[in-house]
Amino acid sequence: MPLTSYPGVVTRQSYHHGDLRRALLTAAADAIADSGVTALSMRDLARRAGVSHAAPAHHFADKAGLLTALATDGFERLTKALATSRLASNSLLELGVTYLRFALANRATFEVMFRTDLYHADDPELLAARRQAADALYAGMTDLPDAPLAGPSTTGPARPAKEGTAELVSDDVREAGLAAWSMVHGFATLWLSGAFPDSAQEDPVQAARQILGRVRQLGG
Amino acid sequence: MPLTSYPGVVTRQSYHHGDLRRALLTAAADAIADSGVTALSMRDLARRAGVSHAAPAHHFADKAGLLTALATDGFERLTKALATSRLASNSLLELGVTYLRFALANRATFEVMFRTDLYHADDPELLAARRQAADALYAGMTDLPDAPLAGPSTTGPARPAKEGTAELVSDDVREAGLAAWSMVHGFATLWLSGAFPDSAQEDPVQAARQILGRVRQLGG
DNA sequence: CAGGATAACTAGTCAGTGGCAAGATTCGGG
DNA sequence: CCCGAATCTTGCCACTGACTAGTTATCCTG
Repeated sequence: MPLTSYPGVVTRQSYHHGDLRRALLTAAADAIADSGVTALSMRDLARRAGVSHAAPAHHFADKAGLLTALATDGFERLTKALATSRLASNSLLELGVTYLRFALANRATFEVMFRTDLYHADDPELLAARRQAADALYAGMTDLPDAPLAGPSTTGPARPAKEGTAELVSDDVREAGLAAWSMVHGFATLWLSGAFPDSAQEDPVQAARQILGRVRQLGG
Repeated sequence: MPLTSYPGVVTRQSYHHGDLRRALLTAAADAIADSGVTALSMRDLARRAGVSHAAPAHHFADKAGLLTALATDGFERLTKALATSRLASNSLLELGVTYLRFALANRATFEVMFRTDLYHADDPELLAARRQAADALYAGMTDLPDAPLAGPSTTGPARPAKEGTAELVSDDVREAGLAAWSMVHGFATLWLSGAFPDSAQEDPVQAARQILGRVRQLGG
């Protein structure tokens, strides 16, 4: 019986796993969520998936490669969430709330996304995904009610798009966006790390809404 | 010749190192700064210090123990820096700048400080140091020019000090502090991780000053 | 000024990990 | 149908963190 079982894992019947790549990614997110990235082990992920310890190497070049894929997937999902939020509310404050919600709901992935020493930071797919997330973030500013350059969202690929992401927005709006991004990102990070004295009691989304409202041009 | 040399390390003459604990901590900070925490190796630190691979165990229980000490030292130095800043400028905005300057100047230590999965988060010394840093942060708010409860800094040990740190300040000032802390922490984190599109060009302190000025009750 | 307790360090060992190589099994396009 | 390619397995190696036992220096007490 070469196919050893693992608690909580359905013993695989066929020689091929079927969707090992996805299984490893979700297993990694789970493992990180309750044990931290430091304790993450490739071999443990393989055991959870019910495959041999060398199987993951065929889907990810190395450990950093797996985390690169995890981070890339995270940026892509964040982009989608931000785009959805922008369509729904047209508010930069709500965009920040969406950002926080994503961080809270995807704790493990979020932590990996912003720890560049964990993955291959020069991976083209990752860079593209991160770029898109930043674009989705800055794109929300052009639609701000009080944004000077507010206009229809031109997110088509025909856009020139030089190196700096958002050259269409004014410096003022850009600065407000930087402020909001920094604030909500810091809040999420500090909250997740338990740095706030009484983080267990309050509602994070509520608190984030309050402090985001203190950013000029976001207040309402 | 049992005492093997190491590039950049003065070969030790006596059997005892003298100040191995400090040497390991500084070596750790250096190693993390240019290779990341993930690549940090106890044995490598021992080699850098010119001692055997088991020597560090006498000063730190385990790897997490060393990082606990590093984080504790970081919180203590941050506390000192914040206190100094408060005496100098009496401005919450400048307090934030000091926070950022500390993060930039102590990149490796700063990263460790807010990654609780890396060290023993329940260590009493660490908790005390972190608490003091939070106190130093919130203490600055009581001295704010426009703070409702501004008064002489009562940092004596005679203070009751329940679990929540700063019960003396009003909710409004407390919220402004939370906003500023989140913002400057997020800015530092994003900057250090290279998340900003053009982080290499601009001056981080200058940018931080601008966005901190957008927090209501902090602006000029 | 002993001399025993103690702190600091060394050497050896072990399980676990990441990564590599070579072989086995299955799938899929000609 | 069959051969190439993708997937997975077994085996191996260097390295790491942690543990144990033994060695050397220091300190402190009588």
